[in-house]
Amino acid sequence: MATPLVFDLVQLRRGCTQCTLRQLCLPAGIAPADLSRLDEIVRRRRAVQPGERLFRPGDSLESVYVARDGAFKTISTSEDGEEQIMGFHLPGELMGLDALGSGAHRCEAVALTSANVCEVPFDDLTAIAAMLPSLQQQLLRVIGQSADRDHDHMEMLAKRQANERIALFLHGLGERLHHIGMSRSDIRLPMSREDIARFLGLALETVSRGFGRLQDDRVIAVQGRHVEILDSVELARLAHGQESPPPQHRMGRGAR
Amino acid sequence: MATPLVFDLVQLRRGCTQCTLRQLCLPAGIAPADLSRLDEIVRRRRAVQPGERLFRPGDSLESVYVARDGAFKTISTSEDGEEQIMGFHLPGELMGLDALGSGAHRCEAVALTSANVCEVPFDDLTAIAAMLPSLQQQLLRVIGQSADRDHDHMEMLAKRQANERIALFLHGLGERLHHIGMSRSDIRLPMSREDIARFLGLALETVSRGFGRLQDDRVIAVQGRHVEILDSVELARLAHGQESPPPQHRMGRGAR
DNA sequence: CGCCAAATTGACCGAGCTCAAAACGAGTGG
DNA sequence: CCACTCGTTTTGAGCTCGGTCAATTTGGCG
Repeated sequence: MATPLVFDLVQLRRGCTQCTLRQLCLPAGIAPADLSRLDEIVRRRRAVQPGERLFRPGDSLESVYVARDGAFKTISTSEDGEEQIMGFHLPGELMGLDALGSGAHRCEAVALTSANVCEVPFDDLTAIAAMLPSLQQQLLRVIGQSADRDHDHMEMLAKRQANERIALFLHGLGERLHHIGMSRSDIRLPMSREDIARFLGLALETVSRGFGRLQDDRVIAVQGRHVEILDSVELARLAHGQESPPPQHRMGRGAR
Repeated sequence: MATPLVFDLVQLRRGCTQCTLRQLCLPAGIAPADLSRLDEIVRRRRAVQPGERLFRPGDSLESVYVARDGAFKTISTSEDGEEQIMGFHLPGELMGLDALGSGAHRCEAVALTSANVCEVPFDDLTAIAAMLPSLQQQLLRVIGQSADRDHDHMEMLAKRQANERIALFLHGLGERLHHIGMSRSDIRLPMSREDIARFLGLALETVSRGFGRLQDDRVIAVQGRHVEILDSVELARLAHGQESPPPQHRMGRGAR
């Protein structure tokens, strides 16, 4: 099932110029001539194991990271020991920006799967950004997109219904996966139910029940961490607050 | 009670160099010589009325804003009409960064009180930031601090207890006010109970009851929008999850 | 096959939402 | 100074969603 290792190595050696994610990542909108400048400072792409950490709370800001493949979670541990999941990170989405404010990381970034990451020393990045207006602009845009995701997350947490949150999560994840060239409806979840629960601010049992309910309503098909979105339209409706109609008529809805 | 208008005008005409907030705002850490560059692009400080908007959802990113005095709220209206309050903004805290990701604002910024704001054209700001490393650094820091506040907000929303959220809100607000030179314990709330509720993801009645409970426990004294923090230590404890001890012994606690 | 972590399912209960009414406070006009 | 209005805040009573605790079931792996 996995691509042969040789291919990976070839891919990893190639710089941003060849990267399939370059349109989504820092290089987006940067002229090929300038791109080599960025390429020079991107550190050796390295492989990380599931559970491995890119940084921990308190670590000073050295680099920002982007996954080429795989998935990560960022966790913030409050003083009373509660672990809140701040975000899940798919390939092309920057990690490590949580240290911008204070210079030290507030979160830890943990690999959910095996993955390959690019590491960009932050000082070098800002130095080059000052010289390349297009890179400076793109850096701000990427930071802004990260804030937009936090934004969405906050709206989700403030929105009341548990079922809405779950639908929103699945729908959003599907869209993000589609955005990086994967199937939007056939999803292999990289995270546990507990991770999802702590991301959504719910109990893990509630997440499990929510999945079950969506399955009963023929909106999704769940089997462990494999989720198939059967009725994307209905899922989107549920995600945006419209409650599903009373049960007696529901059977025919998804089918025809 | 209000400072004479003449004084305000003098203050407003003076640039960042003279501003009492300069240590907290964009100018922080910038050499006086360079500061004039920033000063040149900061548009005429203008007075805004309560309820006035600095920008609306969909407006393209023209400027970022900082209040010199007064207070603002930023609201995100979801497609189903729910209005979520994303943040409250005190003097020295940048507004308008929500448009960084897409180039268009997602929120609207509404004045809660009469206020004076500085407006900084964003293109000019980035252009100068590219030339002044210290400004670029400070810009990123300010953006990061804004993300940190969102961060705190998310943790608050995911944290379960309503009383915790309310205590955290009051404690945090006190600290932020203290930070800009105001009293940390004698607070005139610029926002309504409903605003607070929509910020905390609660019903407004729950906020009111929470205030009442804190007052019964002699932690705060409430009279409408005037809140006095009587026991800052206890408030901080409540904010960080420790439940208050059983009622029979509580009377003596705050007093001695 | 057995073991252990992850996930599901069930039963119960309480925090907080909803609906409704009353109290309060700031203006406004007589 | 009082009467009246309108918006905000407080208070009350009931109900529901989702958290908690506990028991199974499932799935991955040695």
